[in-house]
Amino acid sequence: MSTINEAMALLKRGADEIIHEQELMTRLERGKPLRIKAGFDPTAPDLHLGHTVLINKLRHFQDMGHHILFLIGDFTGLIGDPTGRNVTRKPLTRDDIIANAKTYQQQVFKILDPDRTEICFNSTWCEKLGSIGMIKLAARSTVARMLERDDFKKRYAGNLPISIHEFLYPLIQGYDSVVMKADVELGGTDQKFNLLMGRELQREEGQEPQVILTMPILEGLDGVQKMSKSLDNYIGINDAPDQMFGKIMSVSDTLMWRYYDLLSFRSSADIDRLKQDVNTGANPRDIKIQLAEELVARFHSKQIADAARDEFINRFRHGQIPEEMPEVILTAEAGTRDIAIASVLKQADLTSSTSEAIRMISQGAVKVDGEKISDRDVRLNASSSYVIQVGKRKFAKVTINQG
RNA sequence: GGAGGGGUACCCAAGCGGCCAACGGGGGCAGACUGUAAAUCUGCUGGCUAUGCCUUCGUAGGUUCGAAUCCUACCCCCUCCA
Repeated sequence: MSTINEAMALLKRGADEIIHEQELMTRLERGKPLRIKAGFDPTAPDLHLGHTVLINKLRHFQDMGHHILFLIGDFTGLIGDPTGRNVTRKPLTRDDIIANAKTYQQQVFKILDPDRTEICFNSTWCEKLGSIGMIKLAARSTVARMLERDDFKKRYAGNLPISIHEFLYPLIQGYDSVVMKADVELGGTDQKFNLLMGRELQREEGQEPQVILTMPILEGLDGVQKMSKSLDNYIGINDAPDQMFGKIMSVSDTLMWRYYDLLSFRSSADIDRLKQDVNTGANPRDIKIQLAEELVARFHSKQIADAARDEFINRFRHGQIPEEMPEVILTAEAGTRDIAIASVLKQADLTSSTSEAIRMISQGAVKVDGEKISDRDVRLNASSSYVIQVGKRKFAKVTINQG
């Protein structure tokens, strides 16, 4: 009994909502492995920490011996989850989907155990539905019911378009649960409506409705908007160690606690202790370093994480230039022996255009071999190498050959 | 099907014949201060072989010495009525 309570405590950690806790408890008590479903879009195989909030929760279930069903929504991908952005998507080819699925696995298995994870594609059963099956499915719900969904409600109220096919998304997601005989489905809080649809359809099919567990949406680096690739406020799980470390260090102190709660594997008691430390005078920066170490170690390794930390401290606290940086070899134009600084910056990809390079120079953001450049007419001589820095973060080692 | 409103830079949004590479805000970038935190202050935010030149205000034409601004056609979005 106490083990059930312990299990519940772990499963509840960080969760936004469980519908219903009692049902989950009942199923856990049966002692049989549960079928845990979570669906993912096939179009964005670049996972970031936002996705891992959910995957970590899957991991909790997996660690307790439950069966993980990792669903790739290749069929629903044709619809695109209704978000209002509503860009018509190019249909993915079979090859695209297979490639994306591979990328998914390579990333997801940094957290989940591949031997105990079943990967499914909903096209397997959805394509068999055909138009008749689709109409029957559509008959299971009503427009009024659909308009209860927050996103639809808002768009309807705001006179924004809602395409008919978007109504199919929740229905198909629910149908997936029927076919998969899911005991529990996980999703972000924004998925609640879709998850509930699974319960309804299962009930109609005479199945015991799945328990749903929603996880909060992780905020991105800006601390306001949700973490997403398109907003470029994400920490990718394939990010290079130094980059990952740095991004974590750049989050605000407030956001750090949010990340601790949702991303760290430390116990709640541990985290409370850290908060206490800060309240009694510890520098939040040092607590943040611990978080960065933990996460970099998870996606790379302990040694790499330690190296990333040392590198970070050297570079930003002691102002040293990084040990490794991109090396670029340029060649002066035929017959010339130097290149204008602005041109070098652009060619070394330190700025996106020479105009931007000139702006950076006039703002005092450019250093060559540690020396600030303030004159845009400076030229760098050939047959020599330079360490060039733009802003705090961008470095390159540039070698110029004679033309 | 009918009537009306609108498409301007990453987003919102002014401008409605020359002073417009285009006000203002957001976002972003850079500098100062720091802990690559927050807050604050300052500057920048189309490109280039760069005190000049080229391209950009839904698309394609036209009028004009000169167009984001006027005209024509087309495309797209929204609202109301049916």
